[in-house]
Amino acid sequence: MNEQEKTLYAAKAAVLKALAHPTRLWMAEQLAGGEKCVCEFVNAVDFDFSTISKHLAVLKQAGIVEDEKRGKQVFYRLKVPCVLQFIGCVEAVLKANLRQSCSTAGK
Amino acid sequence: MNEQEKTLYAAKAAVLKALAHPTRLWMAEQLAGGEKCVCEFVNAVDFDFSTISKHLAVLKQAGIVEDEKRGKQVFYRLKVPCVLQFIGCVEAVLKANLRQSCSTAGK
DNA sequence: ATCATGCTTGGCATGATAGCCAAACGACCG
DNA sequence: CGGTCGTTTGGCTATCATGCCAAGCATGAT
Repeated sequence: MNEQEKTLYAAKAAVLKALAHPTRLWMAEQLAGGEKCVCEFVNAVDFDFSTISKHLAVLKQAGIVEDEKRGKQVFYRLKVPCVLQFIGCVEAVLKANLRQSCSTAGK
Repeated sequence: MNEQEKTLYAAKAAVLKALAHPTRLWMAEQLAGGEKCVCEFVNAVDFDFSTISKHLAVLKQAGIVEDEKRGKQVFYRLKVPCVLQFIGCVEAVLKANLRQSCSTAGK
Protein backbone atom coordinates (compact mmCIF):
# COMPACT_ATOMS: atom_id res chain seq x y z
CA MET A 1 0.00 0.00 0.00
CA ASN A 2 1.57 3.30 -1.09
CA GLU A 3 1.10 6.75 0.37
CA GLN A 4 -1.69 7.71 -1.98
CA GLU A 5 -3.65 4.59 -1.21
CA LYS A 6 -3.16 5.17 2.49
CA THR A 7 -4.67 8.61 2.16
CA LEU A 8 -7.59 7.23 0.18
CA TYR A 9 -8.36 4.53 2.71
CA ALA A 10 -8.04 6.99 5.55
CA ALA A 11 -10.63 9.18 3.83
CA LYS A 12 -13.02 6.32 3.21
CA ALA A 13 -12.64 5.08 6.76
CA ALA A 14 -13.37 8.56 8.07
CA VAL A 15 -16.75 8.53 6.32
CA LEU A 16 -17.61 5.15 7.78
CA LYS A 17 -16.42 6.26 11.17
CA ALA A 18 -18.84 9.14 11.13
CA LEU A 19 -21.69 6.64 10.77
CA ALA A 20 -20.20 4.14 13.18
CA HIS A 21 -21.93 5.44 16.26
CA PRO A 22 -25.40 4.41 17.42
CA THR A 23 -26.75 7.92 17.79
CA ARG A 24 -25.26 9.19 14.54
CA LEU A 25 -26.45 6.18 12.59
CA TRP A 26 -29.90 6.63 14.01
CA MET A 27 -29.95 10.30 13.07
CA ALA A 28 -28.81 9.52 9.54
CA GLU A 29 -31.65 7.06 9.19
CA GLN A 30 -34.11 9.56 10.56
CA LEU A 31 -33.00 12.04 7.96
CA ALA A 32 -33.96 9.58 5.24
CA GLY A 33 -37.52 10.69 5.98
CA GLY A 34 -36.66 14.32 5.34
CA GLU A 35 -34.87 17.15 7.06
CA LYS A 36 -35.06 17.62 10.80
CA CYS A 37 -33.99 20.31 13.20
CA VAL A 38 -31.63 19.65 16.06
CA CYS A 39 -34.35 19.97 18.66
CA GLU A 40 -36.31 17.11 17.13
CA PHE A 41 -33.39 14.80 17.73
CA VAL A 42 -32.85 16.07 21.23
CA ASN A 43 -36.47 15.42 22.08
CA ALA A 44 -36.35 11.87 20.74
CA VAL A 45 -33.30 10.72 22.65
CA ASP A 46 -32.26 11.53 26.15
CA PHE A 47 -29.00 13.28 25.41
CA ASP A 48 -27.74 16.74 26.02
CA PHE A 49 -28.32 19.33 23.34
CA SER A 50 -24.60 19.82 23.03
CA THR A 51 -24.01 16.12 22.54
CA ILE A 52 -26.46 15.92 19.65
CA SER A 53 -25.07 19.06 18.14
CA LYS A 54 -21.58 17.65 18.19
CA HIS A 55 -22.69 14.41 16.61
CA LEU A 56 -24.36 16.33 13.81
CA ALA A 57 -21.17 18.31 13.36
CA VAL A 58 -19.30 15.04 12.87
CA LEU A 59 -21.75 13.92 10.18
CA LYS A 60 -21.51 17.29 8.51
CA GLN A 61 -17.75 17.29 8.57
CA ALA A 62 -17.78 13.86 6.93
CA GLY A 63 -19.92 15.23 4.13
CA ILE A 64 -22.88 13.02 4.94
CA VAL A 65 -25.32 15.76 5.92
CA GLU A 66 -25.67 19.46 5.29
CA ASP A 67 -27.32 22.09 7.43
CA GLU A 68 -29.35 25.19 6.85
CA LYS A 69 -30.31 27.81 9.35
CA ARG A 70 -33.86 29.09 9.09
CA GLY A 71 -34.91 31.49 11.76
CA LYS A 72 -33.75 30.27 15.11
CA GLN A 73 -33.56 26.67 14.05
CA VAL A 74 -30.96 24.70 12.15
CA PHE A 75 -32.20 21.99 9.82
CA TYR A 76 -30.13 19.03 8.77
CA ARG A 77 -30.64 16.85 5.73
CA LEU A 78 -28.87 13.98 4.02
CA LYS A 79 -26.45 15.10 1.39
CA VAL A 80 -25.65 11.72 -0.12
CA PRO A 81 -28.74 9.56 0.37
CA CYS A 82 -27.10 6.38 -0.84
CA VAL A 83 -25.58 6.29 2.61
CA LEU A 84 -28.64 4.34 3.60
CA GLN A 85 -27.76 1.52 1.25
CA PHE A 86 -25.36 0.53 3.98
CA ILE A 87 -28.05 -0.31 6.36
CA GLY A 88 -29.45 -3.19 4.38
CA CYS A 89 -26.11 -4.86 4.29
CA VAL A 90 -25.34 -4.12 7.92
CA GLU A 91 -28.59 -5.81 8.79
CA ALA A 92 -27.60 -8.78 6.68
CA VAL A 93 -24.44 -9.06 8.74
CA LEU A 94 -26.43 -8.90 11.95
CA LYS A 95 -28.79 -11.58 10.72
CA ALA A 96 -25.90 -13.83 9.80
CA ASN A 97 -24.40 -13.29 13.24
CA LEU A 98 -27.69 -14.14 14.84
CA ARG A 99 -28.17 -17.29 12.83
CA GLN A 100 -24.74 -18.43 13.81
CA SER A 101 -25.08 -17.75 17.49
CA CYS A 102 -28.43 -19.53 17.49
CA SER A 103 -27.12 -22.62 15.76
CA THR A 104 -24.12 -22.61 18.07
CA ALA A 105 -26.37 -22.29 21.09
CA GLY A 106 -28.54 -25.09 19.82
CA LYS A 107 -25.75 -27.63 19.94
CA MET B 1 -35.79 5.71 20.92
CA ASN B 2 -36.60 2.78 23.25
CA GLU B 3 -34.25 0.22 24.74
CA GLN B 4 -34.71 -2.30 21.97
CA GLU B 5 -33.95 0.26 19.30
CA LYS B 6 -30.90 1.38 21.21
CA THR B 7 -29.58 -2.17 21.21
CA LEU B 8 -30.27 -2.50 17.50
CA TYR B 9 -28.47 0.69 16.60
CA ALA B 10 -25.57 -0.23 18.83
CA ALA B 11 -25.26 -3.51 16.95
CA LYS B 12 -25.44 -1.86 13.55
CA ALA B 13 -22.92 0.76 14.57
CA ALA B 14 -20.57 -1.94 15.79
CA VAL B 15 -20.49 -3.49 12.33
CA LEU B 16 -19.72 -0.15 10.73
CA LYS B 17 -17.12 0.57 13.34
CA ALA B 18 -15.28 -2.60 12.44
CA LEU B 19 -14.91 -1.29 8.90
CA ALA B 20 -14.21 2.27 9.96
CA HIS B 21 -10.46 1.92 10.06
CA PRO B 22 -8.13 2.40 7.10
CA THR B 23 -6.29 -0.88 7.52
CA ARG B 24 -9.40 -2.93 8.19
CA LEU B 25 -11.27 -1.39 5.30
CA TRP B 26 -8.35 -2.10 3.04
CA MET B 27 -8.18 -5.70 4.16
CA ALA B 28 -11.90 -6.17 3.62
CA GLU B 29 -11.52 -4.89 0.08
CA GLN B 30 -8.57 -7.16 -0.49
CA LEU B 31 -10.66 -10.11 0.57
CA ALA B 32 -13.13 -9.32 -2.18
CA GLY B 33 -10.58 -10.90 -4.49
CA GLY B 34 -10.59 -14.12 -2.50
CA GLU B 35 -9.24 -15.43 0.77
CA LYS B 36 -5.86 -14.36 2.07
CA CYS B 37 -3.64 -15.46 4.88
CA VAL B 38 -2.49 -13.10 7.59
CA CYS B 39 1.06 -13.05 6.33
CA GLU B 40 -0.04 -11.66 2.96
CA PHE B 41 -1.48 -8.63 4.69
CA VAL B 42 1.56 -8.19 6.87
CA ASN B 43 3.80 -8.22 3.82
CA ALA B 44 1.71 -5.66 2.01
CA VAL B 45 1.60 -3.05 4.75
CA ASP B 46 4.28 -2.05 7.18
CA PHE B 47 2.57 -3.05 10.40
CA ASP B 48 3.40 -5.52 13.06
CA PHE B 49 2.08 -9.03 12.74
CA SER B 50 0.20 -8.61 15.99
CA THR B 51 -1.43 -5.42 14.80
CA ILE B 52 -2.78 -7.05 11.66
CA SER B 53 -3.90 -10.06 13.62
CA LYS B 54 -5.86 -7.89 16.02
CA HIS B 55 -7.50 -5.97 13.20
CA LEU B 56 -8.62 -9.23 11.62
CA ALA B 57 -9.97 -10.33 14.98
CA VAL B 58 -12.09 -7.18 15.06
CA LEU B 59 -13.52 -7.93 11.61
CA LYS B 60 -14.18 -11.50 12.63
CA GLN B 61 -15.88 -10.50 15.83
CA ALA B 62 -18.14 -8.17 13.86
CA GLY B 63 -19.16 -11.07 11.64
CA ILE B 64 -17.65 -9.57 8.51
CA VAL B 65 -15.00 -12.21 7.90
CA GLU B 66 -14.42 -15.79 8.90
CA ASP B 67 -11.16 -17.65 9.30
CA GLU B 68 -9.91 -21.13 8.65
CA LYS B 69 -6.66 -22.65 9.75
CA ARG B 70 -4.92 -24.76 7.18
CA GLY B 71 -1.52 -26.05 8.16
CA LYS B 72 0.45 -23.30 9.79
CA GLN B 73 -1.47 -20.55 8.10
CA VAL B 74 -4.80 -18.95 8.87
CA PHE B 75 -6.89 -17.84 5.94
CA TYR B 76 -9.51 -15.13 6.13
CA ARG B 77 -12.39 -14.62 3.77
CA LEU B 78 -15.41 -12.34 3.51
CA LYS B 79 -18.47 -13.78 5.14
CA VAL B 80 -21.00 -11.22 3.92
CA PRO B 81 -19.70 -9.93 0.58
CA CYS B 82 -22.31 -7.20 0.27
CA VAL B 83 -20.12 -5.34 2.69
CA LEU B 84 -18.36 -4.02 -0.36
CA GLN B 85 -21.49 -2.25 -1.54
CA PHE B 86 -20.55 0.33 1.00
CA ILE B 87 -17.50 1.34 -0.81
CA GLY B 88 -19.27 2.69 -3.84
CA CYS B 89 -21.31 5.00 -1.71
CA VAL B 90 -18.41 6.01 0.46
CA GLU B 91 -16.61 7.02 -2.69
CA ALA B 92 -19.62 9.01 -3.79
CA VAL B 93 -19.41 10.92 -0.52
CA LEU B 94 -15.73 11.56 -1.05
CA LYS B 95 -16.37 12.81 -4.57
CA ALA B 96 -19.08 15.14 -3.34
CA ASN B 97 -16.73 16.47 -0.70
CA LEU B 98 -14.06 17.01 -3.28
CA ARG B 99 -16.36 18.82 -5.68
CA GLN B 100 -17.43 21.11 -2.90
CA SER B 101 -13.98 21.94 -1.67
CA CYS B 102 -12.89 22.61 -5.24
CA SER B 103 -15.77 24.95 -5.99
CA THR B 104 -15.17 26.68 -2.69
CA ALA B 105 -11.50 27.03 -3.45
CA GLY B 106 -12.31 28.39 -6.88
CA LYS B 107 -14.14 31.42 -5.50
C1' DA C 1 12.42 -34.22 20.99
C1' DT C 2 13.82 -29.83 19.14
C1' DC C 3 13.28 -26.11 16.38
C1' DA C 4 11.32 -22.70 13.17
C1' DT C 5 7.19 -20.68 11.33
C1' DG C 6 2.72 -18.41 11.42
C1' DC C 7 -0.30 -16.52 14.25
C1' DT C 8 -2.63 -14.87 18.66
C1' DT C 9 -2.63 -12.83 23.30
C1' DG C 10 -1.26 -9.81 27.17
C1' DG C 11 0.41 -5.65 28.52
C1' DC C 12 1.52 -1.04 28.10
C1' DA C 13 1.89 4.03 26.42
C1' DT C 14 -0.31 7.22 23.78
C1' DG C 15 -3.86 9.41 21.65
C1' DA C 16 -8.74 9.85 20.29
C1' DT C 17 -14.00 9.87 21.61
C1' DA C 18 -18.24 10.56 24.26
C1' DG C 19 -20.85 12.87 27.26
C1' DC C 20 -21.82 16.47 30.60
C1' DC C 21 -21.79 21.29 32.19
C1' DA C 22 -21.16 26.07 31.56
C1' DA C 23 -20.62 29.80 28.59
C1' DA C 24 -21.08 32.19 24.15
C1' DC C 25 -23.68 33.35 20.07
C1' DG C 26 -27.14 34.81 16.69
C1' DA C 27 -32.00 35.48 15.59
C1' DC C 28 -36.27 36.96 16.82
C1' DC C 29 -39.71 39.18 20.42
C1' DG C 30 -41.13 42.64 23.33
C1' DC D 1 -32.19 47.68 23.99
C1' DG D 2 -32.93 43.33 27.16
C1' DG D 3 -34.61 38.75 27.16
C1' DT D 4 -35.37 34.27 25.49
C1' DC D 5 -34.90 30.37 22.39
C1' DG D 6 -32.26 27.18 19.59
C1' DT D 7 -27.82 26.01 18.79
C1' DT D 8 -22.69 25.77 18.98
C1' DT D 9 -18.22 25.84 21.45
C1' DG D 10 -14.86 25.15 25.17
C1' DG D 11 -13.36 22.48 28.67
C1' DC D 12 -13.15 18.61 31.52
C1' DT D 13 -13.04 13.56 32.79
C1' DA D 14 -13.70 8.84 31.84
C1' DT D 15 -13.53 5.42 28.63
C1' DC D 16 -11.93 3.21 24.50
C1' DA D 17 -8.76 2.42 20.36
C1' DT D 18 -4.23 1.84 18.20
C1' DG D 19 0.23 0.09 17.69
C1' DC D 20 4.44 -1.82 19.50
C1' DC D 21 6.92 -5.33 22.10
C1' DA D 22 7.38 -9.61 24.31
C1' DA D 23 5.62 -13.92 25.36
C1' DG D 24 2.73 -17.96 24.33
C1' DC D 25 0.89 -21.70 21.32
C1' DA D 26 0.01 -24.72 17.67
C1' DT D 27 1.77 -27.00 13.42
C1' DG D 28 4.98 -28.98 10.60
C1' DA D 29 10.07 -29.84 9.52
C1' DT D 30 14.63 -31.79 11.02
